[in-house]
Amino acid sequence: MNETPPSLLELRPYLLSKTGKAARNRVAERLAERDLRLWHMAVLAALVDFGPHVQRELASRLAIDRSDVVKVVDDLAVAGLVDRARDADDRRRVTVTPTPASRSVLAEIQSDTRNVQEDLLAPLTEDERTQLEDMLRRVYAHINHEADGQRPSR
Amino acid sequence: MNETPPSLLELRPYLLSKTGKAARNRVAERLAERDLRLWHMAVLAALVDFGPHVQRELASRLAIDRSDVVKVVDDLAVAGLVDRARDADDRRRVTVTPTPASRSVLAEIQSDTRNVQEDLLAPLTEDERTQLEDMLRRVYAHINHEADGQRPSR
DNA sequence: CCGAATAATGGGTCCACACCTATTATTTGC
DNA sequence: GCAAATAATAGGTGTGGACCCATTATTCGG
Repeated sequence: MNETPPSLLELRPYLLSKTGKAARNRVAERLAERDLRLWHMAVLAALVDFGPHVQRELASRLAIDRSDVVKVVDDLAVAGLVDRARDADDRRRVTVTPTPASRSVLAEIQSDTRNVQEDLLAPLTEDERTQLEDMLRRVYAHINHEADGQRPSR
Repeated sequence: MNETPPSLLELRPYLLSKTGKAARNRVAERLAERDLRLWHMAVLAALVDFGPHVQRELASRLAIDRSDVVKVVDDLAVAGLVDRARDADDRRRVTVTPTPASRSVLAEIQSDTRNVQEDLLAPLTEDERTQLEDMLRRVYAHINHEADGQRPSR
C-alpha cells in the first residue's frame, strides 16, 4: 500500500530529484546544528579552495545572486568565519578572506557530510559509489556548461 | 575562475543534491506549462498506477501531509484530472478516481520528463544510465525504508 | 571633468514545500 | 447511546531559495 507509483520510479529525473532532495536535507540538518545553510558551506569551500574572493567573484563562481552573497557573507562574518576588507586598489570592492576558523569548520562540515554519505549510500558498494560519483560529476559539468551558455555572465 | 570548489565536488551528497535539484527544476518547468507542480504529478501517477485512492491513502503512499493532499487533489479536480466522491460505506472518506484525462496528461508528463532526461543525462551512455537508475533505485528504497522506520505511519 | 559603468548593499517579492491546528462530519468501540 | 477515534478540510505558519530593484560609493572612459 505504501509502494511508490512505478510510473514515477521509472523516471530517472524523478529518482535523481528524490535522492538529491534526501541528500540535501540531510546535509542541511547537519549544517543547521552549526547555524549554517548550504550557501554558507559553498562560500567557505570556495574561499578555502581558491583563497580570498571579491564578492562579485563568489557570486559568479557559485552562480548565486550578488545580493544574496552579501547576506551569506554577512552571516559568516558575524560568526567569525570570514574577514571582510575594502580593497585598497578599488574601494568599491570588498575582499572576503577565510579565517583559520573557516578551515576547521569546513573540515568538520566535510566530515559530517561524509557521514551523511555513509548513511545515504549504504546500499552501494565502494566501487559503485565511485562510479556514481563519476557519472554525477559528468552530469554536473554538463548542466553547468549549459547554464553558462544560456546566462551570459550576469 | 568559475570553477566549482573541489571541496564541494568531492562530496557525493553535494553532487547528488545539485544534480537532483537540476532534475527537479527542469521537470517542474515542464509541469508549470500545464499549471501543475510535482505533487500533482505524483498524485496522478499513484492514481493511474494503483487506481482510486481514499485521500488518506494518497497521503501515506506519497509521504505527504494529509492537509496538503486536499489542496493538490482540489487543484486536480478543478482541472478535471480527477473525480472526487464521498465513499458510500464510510461517508467521512473521499475517494479520488482518475479520469481519462488523467491518463493522457500523465502520459504527456512522462514524455516531457523523458525529454528532460535526454537532456540531463546526455553525457552518459545508455548502459551508464541504466546503471545510474539501478543505483538510485536502491538508494531510494533505502531512504524510504529508513523513513518508514522512523515515522510510524502518520 | 563629468557621465556611464561597476561593486556592494538594503530591502523587498514570490514560490514551493513542510508542517501544524482547529473544526466538522461520520463511524466505531465499549 | 455516547465518548473516542478517524477523515477531510480550512486556514494558517515558517523556511530556504531565487530573484529583483533602488541607492550609494567609487572608478573608468572619453
